[in-house]
Amino acid sequence: MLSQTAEYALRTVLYIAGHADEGPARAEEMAAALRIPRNYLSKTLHRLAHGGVLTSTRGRGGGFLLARSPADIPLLAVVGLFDQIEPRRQCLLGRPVCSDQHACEAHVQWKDVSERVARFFSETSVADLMGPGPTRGKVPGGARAPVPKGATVARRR
Amino acid sequence: MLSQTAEYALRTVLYIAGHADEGPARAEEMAAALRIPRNYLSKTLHRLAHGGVLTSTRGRGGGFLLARSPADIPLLAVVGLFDQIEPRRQCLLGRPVCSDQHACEAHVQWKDVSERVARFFSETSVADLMGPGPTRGKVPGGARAPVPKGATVARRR
DNA sequence: TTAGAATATCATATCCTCATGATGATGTCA
DNA sequence: TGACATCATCATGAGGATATGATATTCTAA
Repeated sequence: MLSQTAEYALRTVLYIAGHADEGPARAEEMAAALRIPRNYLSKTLHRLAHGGVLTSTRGRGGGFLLARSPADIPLLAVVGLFDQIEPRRQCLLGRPVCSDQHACEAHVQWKDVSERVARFFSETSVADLMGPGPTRGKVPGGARAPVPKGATVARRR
Repeated sequence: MLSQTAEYALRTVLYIAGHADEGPARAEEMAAALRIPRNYLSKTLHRLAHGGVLTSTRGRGGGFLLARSPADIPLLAVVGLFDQIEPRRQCLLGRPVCSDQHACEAHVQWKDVSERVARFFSETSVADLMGPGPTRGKVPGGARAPVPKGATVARRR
């Protein structure tokens, strides 16, 4: 259902969300904790930062933080950076025309199913997936380590 | 949603079903009609024959036929030979344990969605996808070209 | 028995995903 | 200023999905 990379990304975002009260999460630390190859994760993290999901900070005390509160990050924002979730083809068969025209009952049902999948990813937020950890649900921004200065927010080149 | 190969397989099966009254469908003919690479399709067809979806006949007058009536072939029988449809992971994150234990509402929803997808593929048949073609729905076995003798039904090696 | 029709299979080639190792760039802190 | 921590990036490669071309095999029909 999800590519390896997208799953990595989701697990990583969950990790960062769950450890937000400890300040920025380091790539090294997450790679070890989540059993994800170090350098591969690095690239995935970078893509998440570019995509506006994370902010990154270099140097001592640096690492990755969520760019928004977990409740404001739909799963699609994470997964969509790696996999194509939106149903590009309404028709199961990739036929260009077909679809709902000749009233094919099966197509209607397929449309329903595929829309449900898409809706799940766009309506479920990161907060919805967070287990009973130290920080749960929204992060009120109170008792957290301060964000270092040069934080990168969806930098553009 | 579906791999290229699985989509080819589905379109091919649909083609064979729609042309059942013309006798066995030849690989060459289908490759041209469906714009699928000839030899690649050949392998896909072979896999479908091994999987019990098609029967193949060599030599003059040979080609491919459905092994059963279209209504008796769920889409899963076709697609499942190429893609993994059944939700191997109940947990979206690939966590081994997690899942429904700590009552995570999102997981319940995900389970619902993924089961719907699986159900669609197992409950929808090839006949359900057939358009208004020459042969529609079940093939009553009446006015058809006779099946040549040495037809291969899910040959095993 | 032989020619031809058609599938079956083999040997490659290309591209993408996933992965690894090494190095560069940039920030903090003493 | 210099040491160090940390992210950013490059070069490379294994493996699978997709694809192509050539050849082998098997069957029918005359």
